[in-house]
Amino acid sequence: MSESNSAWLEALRHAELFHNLSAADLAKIYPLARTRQVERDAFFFHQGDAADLFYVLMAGQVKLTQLTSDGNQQLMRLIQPGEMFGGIAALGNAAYPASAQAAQDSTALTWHTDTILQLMETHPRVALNTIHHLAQRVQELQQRNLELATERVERRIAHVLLRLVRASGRKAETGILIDFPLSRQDIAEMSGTTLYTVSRTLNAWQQKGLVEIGRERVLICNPHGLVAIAEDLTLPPHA
Amino acid sequence: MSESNSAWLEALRHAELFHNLSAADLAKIYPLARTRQVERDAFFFHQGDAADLFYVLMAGQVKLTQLTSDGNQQLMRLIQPGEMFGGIAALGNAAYPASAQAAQDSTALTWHTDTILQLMETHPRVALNTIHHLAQRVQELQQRNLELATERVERRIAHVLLRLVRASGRKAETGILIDFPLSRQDIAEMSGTTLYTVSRTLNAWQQKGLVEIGRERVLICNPHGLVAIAEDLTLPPHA
DNA sequence: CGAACACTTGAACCTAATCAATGAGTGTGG
DNA sequence: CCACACTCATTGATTAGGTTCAAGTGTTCG
Repeated sequence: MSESNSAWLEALRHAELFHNLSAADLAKIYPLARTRQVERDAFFFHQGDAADLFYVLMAGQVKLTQLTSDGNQQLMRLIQPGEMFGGIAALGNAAYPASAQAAQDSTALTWHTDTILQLMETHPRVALNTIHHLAQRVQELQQRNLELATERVERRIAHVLLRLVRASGRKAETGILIDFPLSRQDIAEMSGTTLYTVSRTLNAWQQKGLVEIGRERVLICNPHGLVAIAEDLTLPPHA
Repeated sequence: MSESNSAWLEALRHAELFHNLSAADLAKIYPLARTRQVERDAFFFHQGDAADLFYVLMAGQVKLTQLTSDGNQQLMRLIQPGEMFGGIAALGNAAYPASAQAAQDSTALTWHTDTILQLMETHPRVALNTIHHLAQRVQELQQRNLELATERVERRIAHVLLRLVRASGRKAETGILIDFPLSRQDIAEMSGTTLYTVSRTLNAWQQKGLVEIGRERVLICNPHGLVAIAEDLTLPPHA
């Protein structure tokens, strides 16, 4: 495994958490991690588990979902390689506030929370990177809050798709493909609506040529048009 | 002003940002701050302003509000003495994502963002405190997100009131008073609904003896009953 | 005392949830 | 390789929860 070993060391350098760290520091930090592999649909951790590990995804894709007391679910975040997860609990709380399920066979590096906290004291860079990341998270969450509180369903769905494009968009022939297998239910959970409304909305958009949809697949053909919906740019009626 | 000078130095020790700092460090950090006073209804900063200052409230109360492109508003956070604000922008972004308006005559200490970032490098404790604070913020925001996405209005309002109780509750004769002048409109903005629905809901609750309401005033008489609504504990019908 | 502001209440309307039934795509095992 | 089961998705009908609009009632303050 020495091959993937050095490859991951290189990948770590690009992880948000370890930006601008010296090679020497990285070489010290890397051995403190353990590798954890998980198959498609299996869980890294469940909501409510004691939060003792801090994760950085190396390969695969992970869904972070939160469950309400009354059985409702929300899809909170999609994790791509290089991103950290399980951090909120590790840095503050005792238990994970969400579940992490692999959308593909996935591999992550893990550190004990104690280890991470120590690292932050000895390497201010790591702490600052974390702060930067958290500040961004807070801002994005506030944005979503505002949307959920004030916007109509259609605009919320548009915002969700645009966010997905930014996070996991992959250029394709006729547009930008969302490179993540998402059911209508998943999109509904991210937009705070039902799968029925998502289905209707996406079909309406397909009629207008904005998107092209399939089973667990969304291709954005006209991003500009979606932005217009998201930002409520009332198109001037061509009288 | 030497009197209030030392008083504030003492107050700083209790600010979340400076927990567990030595008196010596605090004595070094304090002189780097400038004092900023603002009258009731005036603004510390407006949404979109260049974010060069980092605030810690010393006296008074501050409302943080965010404006949508279509003129809608949301009341995001109520700041009490000892809390920091304006930090997200200072730590990540270039512009404040919200406006900070004084609900009472207020005084805050301010640091330049550069100064704060430097402090974090030299004093890991400050960075860790910030991380802790941000992690909590993220978690609370996720909670609110979940509520907005999945819960009915009545439960959302209940959650908002309970959160207010936790943040600014003051024991009174017949219950717990929310120690912040909030109009129905304000509560509506925090719950993602309209002032009409808030008015109706609060009146219904008053009928049931759960709360006692007045002009910009809410007194919670039966917190337990509110929790039951918030958590949807379907009371067993006394057949 | 009058004006501005916060709040209440009723009625009409509408968005989106809910319920129900059907259709399409995927995978598995005989 | 086809049939069956399963999951995902579409679509129509109905309904309810909440918004919106409109009118009117307190309260506070200059």
